[in-house]
Amino acid sequence: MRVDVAPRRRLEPDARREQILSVAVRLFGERGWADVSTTDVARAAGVARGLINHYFGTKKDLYLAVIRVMLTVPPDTIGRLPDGDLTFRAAAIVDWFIDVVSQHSRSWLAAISAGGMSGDPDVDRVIDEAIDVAADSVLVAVGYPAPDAALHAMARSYVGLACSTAREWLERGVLTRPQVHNLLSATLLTMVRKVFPAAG
Amino acid sequence: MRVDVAPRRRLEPDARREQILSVAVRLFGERGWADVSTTDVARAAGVARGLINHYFGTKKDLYLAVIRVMLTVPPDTIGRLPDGDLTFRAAAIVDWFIDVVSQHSRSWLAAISAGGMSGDPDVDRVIDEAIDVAADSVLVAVGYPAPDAALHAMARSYVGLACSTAREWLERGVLTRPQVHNLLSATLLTMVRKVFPAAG
DNA sequence: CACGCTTGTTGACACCCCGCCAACAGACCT
DNA sequence: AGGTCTGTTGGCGGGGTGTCAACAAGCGTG
Repeated sequence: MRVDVAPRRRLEPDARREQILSVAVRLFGERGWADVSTTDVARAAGVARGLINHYFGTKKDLYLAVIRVMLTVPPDTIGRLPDGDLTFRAAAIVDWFIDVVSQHSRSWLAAISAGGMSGDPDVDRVIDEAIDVAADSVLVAVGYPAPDAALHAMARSYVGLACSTAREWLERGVLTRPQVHNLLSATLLTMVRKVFPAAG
Repeated sequence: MRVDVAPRRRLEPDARREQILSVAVRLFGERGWADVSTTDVARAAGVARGLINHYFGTKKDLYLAVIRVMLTVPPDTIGRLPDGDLTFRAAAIVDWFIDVVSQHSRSWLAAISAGGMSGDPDVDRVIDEAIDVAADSVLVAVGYPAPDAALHAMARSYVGLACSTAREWLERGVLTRPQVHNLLSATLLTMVRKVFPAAG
């Protein structure tokens, strides 16, 4: 008895790389680092395992590419920051963050919590960059387009709050979206009014 | 040429278990889950690898014991919560948290970020319990000894903010302790005054 | 159409790590 | 010393990963 095996097909390198990457994104979004083997990715992609190493190098390199995709925010969702007073702008950026996270919550939260591989320098660097992007957005929204190091660090801390709050909402299901919005808005306003001035 | 090998010594099970555990705590505190093999632990403990499985079962079981140790707060540091008005008590609990984290910062931050294995249900459960302990302490300090689920979740979110802020301070070195204290105090007061009432 | 070349693709080899378990040997008792 | 208990060891089997020479699909050329 022979299993049906798809005939060997040649693809353009870009197409093949993209195909493997999309499969890997799906698998790493469902399970964690340790529970996804390169054999799994290869089988799901209908490809020999060695081909993954050929295109991505190490399994960790593949994972880096995956979380880079997961953490990439679709550019059209940024930039729509309205004018208005501070309270209004803070509410807008909080809404933006909640939208981004909740839209592709599964993969986003999986990636931001390093889905089983935080501690690795390269992985942490990719996550740090994503946090920087979010922190910059927050700072721009509240009127600090060119902050110093301390303010930037505080904005990063705030993103940490936003992430942990989103986890309570999306994974544990114990907060509602209005509650999340209220918490993040109030704390953001406090940071801008009470904490930032003492650190500039 | 023969390498010097220590003679085989028999230890009491508790002593041997403790010895292996302390070695594992050190190694997992320095490096992450993937970078520490049971062979490393065995060699550092001067012991056969099989003995680790005998005492702890799986490598993951050993890791669970390790992070349990890392996240255990020395009991004498709790309970000393002074009376006073809300501002005073909030400052006290923030100081307590900063002390706990900064004292054994390396292992604590390594464990709370799951040093390379978040996503695993058992590991996450241990971390969740540690967050619960910290959240309960915060809630008691600010006068909510028996909160409902939403308030508890918000306190957990706040612990997430505290952790991310501590990381900016201890690992990235870009915030000072007074800045950390100011940020955590102000946001905690805001949560108690503005966010908690809307969710009770 | 036949042939050869480029290069995407494969399969197997070597290595490491992990869980398991039967055999070994230190410590203690008689 | 001999015997027993049990802490301890070393090797086996299974699985995952990186590497690399060999294979073959698609295309150009005579």
